[in-house]
Amino acid sequence: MIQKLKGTYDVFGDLSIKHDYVKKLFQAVCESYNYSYIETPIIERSELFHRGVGDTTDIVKKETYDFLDRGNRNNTLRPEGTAGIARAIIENKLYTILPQKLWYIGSMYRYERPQKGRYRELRQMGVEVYGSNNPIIDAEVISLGYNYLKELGLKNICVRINSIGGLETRNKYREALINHFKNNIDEFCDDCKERLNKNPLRILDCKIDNKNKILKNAPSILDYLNEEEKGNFDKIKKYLDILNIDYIVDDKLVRGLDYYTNIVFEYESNVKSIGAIGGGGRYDNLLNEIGGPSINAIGFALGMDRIIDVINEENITIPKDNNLDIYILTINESENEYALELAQNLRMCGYKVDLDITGKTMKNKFKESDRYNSKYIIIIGDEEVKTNMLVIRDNLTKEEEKIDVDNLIDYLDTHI
RNA sequence: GCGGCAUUGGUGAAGUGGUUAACACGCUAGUUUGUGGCACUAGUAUGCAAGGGUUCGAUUCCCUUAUACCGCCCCA
Repeated sequence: MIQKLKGTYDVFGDLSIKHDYVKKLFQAVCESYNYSYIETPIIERSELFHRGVGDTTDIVKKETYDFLDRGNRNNTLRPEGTAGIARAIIENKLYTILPQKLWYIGSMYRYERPQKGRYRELRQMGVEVYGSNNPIIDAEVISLGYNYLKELGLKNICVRINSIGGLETRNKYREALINHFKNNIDEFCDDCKERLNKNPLRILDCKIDNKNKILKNAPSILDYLNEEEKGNFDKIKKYLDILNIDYIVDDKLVRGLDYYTNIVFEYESNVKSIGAIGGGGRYDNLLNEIGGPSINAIGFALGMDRIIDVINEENITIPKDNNLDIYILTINESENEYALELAQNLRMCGYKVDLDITGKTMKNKFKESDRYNSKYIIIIGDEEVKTNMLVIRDNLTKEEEKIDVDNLIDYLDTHI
């Protein structure tokens, strides 16, 4: 048997209802904030990701799906959404009209060891805003994601925010961190020893050493922000207060890649095994890094798979409106043509209609109508065909009425 | 990439080195060929992830592979 690839899964049944709901609600929320939809290719030139995300981490080389195409070009399946959109902004010169408020949804690919909530093909949705450094936009972006998660019904969503300043600030802070840790680095785990010179910010969210006093007393990046950076951060916090966003400042929050500047944030559920379900920040240098003009940018991405996990974990009910309006069943095969035509007409009128096409017993035809949760059942036998009087049954009350086929639409319009 | 643990039907699962792999749900059919969802009856894995090995004999033991999950790494 041919099996699915490691870290991928099929979406059908209940899961597809959830996926559909999660996507549609995200679209609705984004539209209510006046964001437009953007879709970029899943496959891009490798340089886009290998350059755009920076090289202090080796994740990109290790964990992307890279391959040569038939023309010997290096291609990569996108591991995230931001770089492709940034490329599209530059290539299509979308920056001539600013700001651009965009949302996206799609599959990303990462060559990782799968676990729960962690797949090789993962689905993400997110937003990107180009061309504004106004803290109001920062607050808007954060609140969009927050409100979406709230509206989904997730309980106890919390936003952790931090500001990691600009390049200059971060270099100063980096030095301060190295100085702070270097005399006691022996107390830390082997990974942290590695990190000390490579990426000392990463020590801050080490899982092994997170109870270490030296780590707890580490200098805070917030003390290294310059006046402007500090002012911006304060404004963002103020706006978040106005917007009633439940956030906490976490000066140990550092995002994985080094293209972030100033505000960074993460959305967190209170389901322990799942934790962070998305995150983002500002990346004012990204466009420039991949060969475009210097344009401010901010965005976030949410992991759809993890959102679904939280929905399952917290038993959140998905309002589903995929029930059938009418199920038409025939008693004899000779009525099928009549039923077919009726179904067609009702569908043209906008009703969700299905009909029995099997030669099953009456019992099974009824069962099938139940499986689809049909609101009404229309029963057609030879008598109905002759007289054009249909039996319509309310599947909730089980009451039946005989009505003329010409009055059917009127009947349905008033009842559904 | 490393370590651990697991894999029995459509689903939830019980079970054993030895003739027919329990039970439940579901599904199919009948009692009931113009009205079901209840009830009763019957059917429903030629096979226990795949391949190989040990054995008189393996679903049960061993190896390899695949996949899931947990931890590490990492988390754009």
